[in-house]
Amino acid sequence: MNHVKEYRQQRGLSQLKLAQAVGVARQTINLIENDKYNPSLKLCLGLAKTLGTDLNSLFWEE
Amino acid sequence: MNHVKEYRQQRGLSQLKLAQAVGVARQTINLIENDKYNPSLKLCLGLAKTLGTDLNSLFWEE
DNA sequence: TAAAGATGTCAATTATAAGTGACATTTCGA
DNA sequence: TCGAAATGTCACTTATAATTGACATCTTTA
Repeated sequence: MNHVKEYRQQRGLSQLKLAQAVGVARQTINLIENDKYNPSLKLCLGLAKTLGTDLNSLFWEE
Repeated sequence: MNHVKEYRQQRGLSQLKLAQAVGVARQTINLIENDKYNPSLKLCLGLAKTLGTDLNSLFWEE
C-alpha cells in the first residue's frame, strides 16, 4: 500500500496528467496505485517531487 | 547520491553481509552505493529496514 | 609478508519494470 | 441522459534491474 492516489487526487491530477508530469505511461501510474508492481527509485523520487511531498510520505509504512 | 554506504558502515556490515540480509547479490549493493543504477522500491524498503532507518534518510535529497 | 577479507568491475544471462496500443467500464459535467 | 474524460485491464514488446561467476586491486591482520 502506498499513498500516491491520495496525493494525486489532493492535487487535482488525473493519472494521465501525473504520468505526463513524471514522464511515464499512464498504465505505470495505474499499476503503482493498485500495488501491481514495484517502481524504481528514480520514479518514486519523481512522483514525490511532482506531488510536492517526499519518499516517506508516499511509500513508508509503520 | 544516497547514504547507503554511510549507514552500512555505521552498522559494521560488509557489502556481502548487507546483501545477504536484504536478499540480493553483493554486486547489487556495490552498484547502488556507487550510483550505477536505479534500485526498485522494494529493495530500497529492505535496505531501510535492515539498516534501521527509513527511505528519506537513505535516498531523499534537499 | 603471506593470506584472507573487502571492494570495484567485467561479461553474460534472467527477471521484471515500463512502454504501446487497444478496449470495456465507470464517473461526471453539459 | 448523453458524451467525454478517467480508470482498470489485457497482450505484447523493449529497457533495464538484478543474478552469477570471475578476476584484479586494496586493506587488514596473523
